[in-house]
Amino acid sequence: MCSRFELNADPGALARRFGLTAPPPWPQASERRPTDAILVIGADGFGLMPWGLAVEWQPAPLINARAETLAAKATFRPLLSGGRVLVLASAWWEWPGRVKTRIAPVDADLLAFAGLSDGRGVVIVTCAPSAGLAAVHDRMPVILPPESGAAWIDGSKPFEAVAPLLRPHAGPFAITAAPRRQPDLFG
DNA sequence: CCAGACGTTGTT
DNA sequence: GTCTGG
DNA sequence: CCAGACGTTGTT
DNA sequence: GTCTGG
Repeated sequence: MCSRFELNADPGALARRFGLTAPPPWPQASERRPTDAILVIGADGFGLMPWGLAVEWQPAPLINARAETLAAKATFRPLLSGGRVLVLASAWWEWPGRVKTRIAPVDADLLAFAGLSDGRGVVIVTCAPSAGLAAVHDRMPVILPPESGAAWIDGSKPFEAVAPLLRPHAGPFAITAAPRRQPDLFG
């Protein structure tokens, strides 16, 4: 996964579901790419934050972090207690066979991805794919079910206590190829 | 991911 | 810049 | 201490 | 080189 996702939802409904104190700031477009502002909820509040964690040793920011190795990576270790956040989404895309393919939950309008933030940027945590998505891609974002979101962002819980949440979400997911743009007038 | 565009004025 | 491996 | 890695996905 | 579309 995950060089692109979508946030297409009603801000008021989102605020109610996540108990926000006010309607959240909203990205300008639903489709989100690395470096775009994305909606993040953490223990200290919510807001827009650039997608990607800046590192000094390469020009492009890191956008993903493997769940399996988080605790072993010096880059992510400092974020494991105080930097756990939710990244709000409604779907994400993969490119099996280079065909843009949308993956969205069948039974929900919103997804909460597990994220890690240093206060300046965010990475999305990835895991192995669920059975239903294995044919699409070999990774997927960690999706936290509604009952797990609060625990993930609770910095008073040690990372070891929430690490078991970082597992593939079974779905079900709707997998749909993006329609090709209509040939315009005159082809 | 890769491929393809990346611009404007004035318009059918 | 900071961490890890040797 | 110094040298080299440091991240992920997808791939040369 | 970087952005956009699929």
